[in-house]
Amino acid sequence: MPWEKSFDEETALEKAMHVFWSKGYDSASMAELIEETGVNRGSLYNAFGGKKPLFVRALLKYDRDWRKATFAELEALDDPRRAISDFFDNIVADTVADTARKGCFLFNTVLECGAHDPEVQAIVANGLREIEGFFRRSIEVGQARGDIRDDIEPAAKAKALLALALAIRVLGRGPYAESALATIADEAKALVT
Amino acid sequence: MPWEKSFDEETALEKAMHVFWSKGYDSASMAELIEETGVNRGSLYNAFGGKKPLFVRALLKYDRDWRKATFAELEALDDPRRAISDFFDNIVADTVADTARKGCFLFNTVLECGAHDPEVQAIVANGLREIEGFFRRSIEVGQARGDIRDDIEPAAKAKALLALALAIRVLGRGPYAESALATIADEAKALVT
DNA sequence: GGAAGTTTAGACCGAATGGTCAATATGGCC
DNA sequence: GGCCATATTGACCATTCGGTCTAAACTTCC
Repeated sequence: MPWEKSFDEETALEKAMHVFWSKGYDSASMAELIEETGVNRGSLYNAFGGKKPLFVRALLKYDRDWRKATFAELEALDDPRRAISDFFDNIVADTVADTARKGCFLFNTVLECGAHDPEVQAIVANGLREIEGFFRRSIEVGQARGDIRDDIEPAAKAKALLALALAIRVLGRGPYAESALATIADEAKALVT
Repeated sequence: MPWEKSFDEETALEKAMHVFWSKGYDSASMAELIEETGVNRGSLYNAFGGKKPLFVRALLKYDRDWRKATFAELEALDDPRRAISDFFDNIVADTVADTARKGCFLFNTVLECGAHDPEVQAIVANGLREIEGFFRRSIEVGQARGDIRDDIEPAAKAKALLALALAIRVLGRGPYAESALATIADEAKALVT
């Protein structure tokens, strides 16, 4: 009796994700979301419920996709120091390639929805925790293998690395050029030796 | 023949600054600016010209006030390592004391007005350059006095310190608690030894 | 006291905001 | 083919947005 949707929900969500990603929650208008996804107003509301639920789903999708794409490859290296080093090379490369200066959706959201919305904040907090976890695990494994000095505290250094990664992404949206970002990345790599 | 204003422009600007600071440019509405400053709509437009000029003046005021308040004291210490250390202690203390989670107006603006407005971007770029300059000068003086190791590159470390300061402020708006921020601050201090 | 020149007050404006809804089209099931 | 449940459509809604403008209030100079 029902009727199959005429648009692909996942495709629409991806389009919406890019809009929120580049403009942020507030500045992204429903009109733009509608135009960009190509989905009719009513259908969008019917499928997602409204602006906020759509944003949440877009953020979740970004979080999931990005983490999968980023970490799967790095952990597969099975070389912790190299993984951390590559992570920062990638982040600089991504930032430079990002001519639209969208930055990282997750990091952008930390700032825009600071203490704004608990649900969004929980997603962001979890994402950050995962990134930090990747650094910490990498350091611990590296230490166990003798690749990384034993006198550094994994949890603390992981936080510093996360902080530098965030800064690279944020400053990349602003006035910092590639060389400056690469310098920060080098400093990050130098933290784990 | 003229008539002196019934409100103090500088006081109004300060109130407006706090509104923009906590809400950002887009989310701060003229209605709120009017209510908060206590200045009538027409008078506000007459005195400042509109939302954007008001924002620019508010940002300039923040930049000037904050830099003066922060660096005058630190440079007066005449102890570069201590100055850097105090800088990070202060930034953590400020962030923790900032129950409204406003963060740093300058850093917030990096993200919100990423490549948005050239005029705003120029102000932010200049502010960041000044902070970086403070770090670089401190390191150089510290090295000249033998307080800081000679094998570190002042310009590069200055960028890393700026990055960590930014991250502390940004993460402080989000889910990071005092202890995590203090950890990052400690890592920053450890960069210059 | 009157004229001149500014500030103030707030009603008003068109545009854009997020969201709703009744009418219509579409498909599967009997 | 008829019925039902859902999807689609775009007109429509109240609200809010930044900004304008005219009329009244006011101080100062003559």
